[in-house]
Amino acid sequence: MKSEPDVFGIEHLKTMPQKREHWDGVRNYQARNMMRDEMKKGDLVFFYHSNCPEPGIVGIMEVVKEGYPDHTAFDPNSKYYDPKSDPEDPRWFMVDVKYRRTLKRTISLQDLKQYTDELGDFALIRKGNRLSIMPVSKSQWDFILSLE
DNA sequence: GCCAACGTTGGC
DNA sequence: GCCAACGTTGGC
Repeated sequence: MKSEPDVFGIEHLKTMPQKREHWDGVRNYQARNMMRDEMKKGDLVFFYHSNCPEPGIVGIMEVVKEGYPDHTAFDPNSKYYDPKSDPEDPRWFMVDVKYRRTLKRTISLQDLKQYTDELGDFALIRKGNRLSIMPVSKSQWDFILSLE
């Protein structure tokens, strides 16, 4: 899962009560579908810092609550307000995540791009990718952690 | 700050 | 349903 460290980085998550937070504000259908349908309690997730001096994977978190409606879509005062999301039929979903640990070093996008063979068809290193939540296979997960 | 890539919107 | 215009993302 990507986030901009200036807005909400792993240090923010770490200092939240119980070190957990809801992942609100995702307004992309592919990412929404993953949170609504696929991410399960106990799943581990890489925390990726985007739009910053060193974009890359900085830590690990865990899904602690499965997909449920993103209430910020109903709030006209929220910057994530979406009048087209009806509380009776919510358009946007989120999960809750909990901080697990920070990696010993940032595994940068630049690093990851060197391992196209090992990572195969990994969404993160595909050109032009903008998806903010993307699947990681077991083998990709293990390989990435081996770089730590 | 630039700009390529991509998603969404809306006129037709 | 097509597609041009526009907005956003995110690396650099």
